[in-house]
Amino acid sequence: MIRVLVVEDQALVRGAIAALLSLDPSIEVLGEASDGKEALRQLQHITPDVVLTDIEMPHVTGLELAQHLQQGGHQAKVVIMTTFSRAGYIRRAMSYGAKAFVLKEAPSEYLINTIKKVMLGQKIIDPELALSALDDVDPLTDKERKALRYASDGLTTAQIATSLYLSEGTVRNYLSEAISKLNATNRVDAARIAKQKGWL
Amino acid sequence: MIRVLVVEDQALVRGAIAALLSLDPSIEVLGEASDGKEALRQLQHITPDVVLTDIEMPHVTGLELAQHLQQGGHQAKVVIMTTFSRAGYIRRAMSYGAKAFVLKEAPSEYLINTIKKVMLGQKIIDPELALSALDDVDPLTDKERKALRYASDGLTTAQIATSLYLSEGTVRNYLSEAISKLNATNRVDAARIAKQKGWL
DNA sequence: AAAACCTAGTGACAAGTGTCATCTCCGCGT
DNA sequence: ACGCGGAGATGACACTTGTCACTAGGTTTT
Repeated sequence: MIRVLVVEDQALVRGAIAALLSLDPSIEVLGEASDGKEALRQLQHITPDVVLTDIEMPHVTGLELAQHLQQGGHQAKVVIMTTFSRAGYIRRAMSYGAKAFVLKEAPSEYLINTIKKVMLGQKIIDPELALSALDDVDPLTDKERKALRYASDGLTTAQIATSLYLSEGTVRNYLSEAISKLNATNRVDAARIAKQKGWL
Repeated sequence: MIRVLVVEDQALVRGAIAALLSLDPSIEVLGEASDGKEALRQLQHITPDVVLTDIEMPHVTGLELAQHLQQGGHQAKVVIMTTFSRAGYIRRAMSYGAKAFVLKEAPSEYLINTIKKVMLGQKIIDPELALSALDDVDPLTDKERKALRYASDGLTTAQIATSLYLSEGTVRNYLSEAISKLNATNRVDAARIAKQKGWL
């Protein structure tokens, strides 16, 4: 019996995935959590074989959850679920010891198969992803990323400077660098590109 | 037996929801479609009691699907599923004859209950939503909306002007109007606000 | 037919943004 | 001690964006 913890913020989707998994006789859903923080809390009391988690969640993301489990030497195998447009996360996910990366665009049987194969010790990456992950390394520095994130919310240079405790000129330099690295035409374009690659 | 067609672009989520629904003995999943276009094709051959659809999908969205069904005099009851952040769509959904509006943030039992109540002739709107939908009417004109959409992709004023066959000055006037109507500080901020309200 | 509107455009100005060369510190290695 | 490189800042300049008042040609209203 494979014991699974399902971590996903949208309750409807979470419940549906739990239902899907429990249709398989060899899988048992041990629990559900609405974000990484809640998952960590539950993991103090239960010991699932597999932690199946989404990436984009409030408070603690799926990547941070994977990182915590790796650092804590937890034995549960982590399977990451996400959308194709956020495929850029795959590299970080793998470095945090995730065992599999499944697209939400993939058919549902694929998820079940993946969980079973992971239990056999295999690492599974959706083939569509394996390709796109090989090129494309995140070129942004931490400061550039932060500035870009604020810019994509519509903050002005001055507001970003205040938020980051930097001078206005420095922020403009960072954004200029980011725009040039991403081959964008302006900050908005740059933010769009970075978001799409999963670098924001 | 309530016969349901599930429409949702992410295959994993679609399969999971189908699994969830089929766990209930009074519900039968007649088919699955990956977008509105595919759903319309299937509806030529099958006659479900309920069409359960997501909103944001490629090609034909859930709202457009609802509109088509209403215009074609189709008897299937439409239940819309979406995330809280896109709650602004509720008004348009209702005007297209949708019978219910369910949040993906709601617990999964809620979806089942809603489908059953809709079959009894009730209209169901998630209470959290009913409130937020009452105020807030979309103040944007069609041109303003289009210009803002391009702006949020990082296009420059000149590029937007070319795309819309307008002069640069006119585009700037439209964007300026939109910014002021939405109490935003710039085009990016305006786009963010409009997106959050479901007006983009 | 005059008045009221709507869509589009213009011109001018202020403010914000993008680029680049250059400067100052400060920590680091040898 | 010396040079090197990174982080942050500065100033200058061109270009883009936001605002506003005003114009010109069409439709509707009345």
